[in-house]
Order: sequence, then structure tokens, then C-alpha cells
Amino acid sequence: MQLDDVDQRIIAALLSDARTTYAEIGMVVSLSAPAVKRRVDRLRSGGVIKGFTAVVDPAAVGGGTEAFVELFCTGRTTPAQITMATRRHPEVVGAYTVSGEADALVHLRAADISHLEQALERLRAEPFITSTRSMIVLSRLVD
Amino acid sequence: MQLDDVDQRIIAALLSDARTTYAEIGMVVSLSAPAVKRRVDRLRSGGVIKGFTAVVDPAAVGGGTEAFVELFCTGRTTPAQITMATRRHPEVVGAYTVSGEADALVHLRAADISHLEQALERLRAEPFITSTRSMIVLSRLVD
DNA sequence: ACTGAAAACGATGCAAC
DNA sequence: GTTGCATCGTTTTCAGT
Repeated sequence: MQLDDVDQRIIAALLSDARTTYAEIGMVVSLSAPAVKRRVDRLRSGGVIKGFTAVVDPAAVGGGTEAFVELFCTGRTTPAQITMATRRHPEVVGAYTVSGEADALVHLRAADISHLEQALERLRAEPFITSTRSMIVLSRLVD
Repeated sequence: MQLDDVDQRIIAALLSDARTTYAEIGMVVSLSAPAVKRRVDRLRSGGVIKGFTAVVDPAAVGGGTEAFVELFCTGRTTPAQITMATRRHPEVVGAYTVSGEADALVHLRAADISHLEQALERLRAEPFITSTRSMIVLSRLVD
């Protein structure tokens, strides 16, 4: 999908505040509110904008303890398998297949250390996982 | 800050769609629109809701190639130093101090491999970094 | 916390460039 | 093909109860 400069600026506006009104965005990009809405609609149906969400403090909503876990899997493990498995665990907020020693990297978010330990234990019980290496997040510097 | 069950459901509604109208949320949680707005205002000023943002396809906006980089730092490196340094690089979308072998984990997002390589090179030039270990993201399974 | 009114916003059709 | 204007229905917001 083709994005011109106006689209980029509309996206930038929505990234910084998804509840900005179309008229307000229009002021910035020199377009009328309906024109902005049409572009946003096009961006949404084109898959560029997937949706709008709130940015919530993880600590306030029971996700104050995080970890990144490297997964080492058996030879014939497919990405689809890892996807299915990780989706079953509500603590998983991100999962990626990666190059390097590990096969996958999983981002976990739990209420506290014991919850994290429990989630990790559950994750490690997946049959295709041979071993894991955990990095517990001590502090979030950038996000 | 104290969150009751209604607050949680309001947050859940806004997480799934930040542009949901207060009236619509009110239908779900059995409250009038003004009552919902007052709670959202309270959650915002209380820091639970930090803002609202669009969910954009990274590939469409010049961030289709990602990597997680483990940072190994010199003995007297402070988290503040790492924060300052990583903030200077626009490709850094996340940075965390972690337990384990590495001192920090940095999440990079670049347009393509060569852009990623360039960003990594720039990052590695930071004086307090002794070495790095990169995991290039092959596919995003969950996010 | 609800109700009601005024102002602002969102959505759609139609004409124009 | 995209924009702008006008319109109508809805939503937000602030008062008062």
C-alpha cells in the first residue's frame, strides 16, 4: 500500500493520541475533517492502521513483573506450533522467532515474581521446548 | 490507586478499541456516558491510563525489520546512562535492564536489514558497551 | 450518579476541481 | 480520484437535581 506524506502525518497524529478529532488532524495536515476521515478509513481497510488502543500502566493492571524468555526447541518445531502454544498463556504479550542461539523469544508479563515463576513453569511444560533461558526485567528504560 | 471491577472493564474496553464511545462503554458496564467519562478522566489523571495510540503495521511505516539486542556493559554503567544512550537512537522501541548474563535488552525496529545493521553499529559505538549479542526477529508470532 | 440541554463531533451524499 | 461543503444523527460535556 502506498503512503504519501499526508498519510504519514495523519498516522503520527494518531500514534501520539488516538482520540484526536478528525478536524484537529485536519488543521495540522491542511485538510478538511471528512478528507481526513476518508484517509483514515482507507488506512484501516488497507491494514496499515490495525486499530486503536489505550496505553495502560502495566503495574496498575496486574502486569508489573516482566521477563524475556529465550526458547530452545526440538528440531522439528514449527513457528505455528510456538504461536499456538504461547497464545494459550495469557501472560505472553509478545513472541518472536529469532536468529541466534535460541529459536524463539517470548515476552512475559505477570503480576509478581511468583506469578511469573508459575507462568514460566507452565510455558516450560510445552512438549516441544527443550530448555529456556530467562531474563527478568529489572526496570523498563524505554517503551 | 484503587481499581474496582468497573474500572477494569472500562480499561478492557478501551484496550480493545480506544475510540469506543463513552455511551457504548456505558452500555457494557451499566453506567451512563458521563459517569464513564468521569472514571476515564480519573484513570488518566491517576496515571493508570497514560494515553491512547494507534496500532500501526510496522512494515508499512518503515519498521519491518526488528531485533532484540543484549547489551553487556562496563562495571560502572548506570541504568540512567543506558536510558540516555538508547533514547538517542530512534530505532530503539524498547529497553530494559535485565537479570542474567546481559545487563540490558534493547528492542530495535528498522526499515530493513541494512538500516538495522547501521543502527546496531551506532548503538555499539556507545562507550559503556563492551559487547552485544543480537537476535534478529524472523517472524512476529504474538504481539 | 443520573438527567437534560447546548456545543462539538462523526458520517454520508453531492457538487466541483 | 480526491477534496470540500452541507446536512443530519450521535456524542461529548457541563450544568443542575
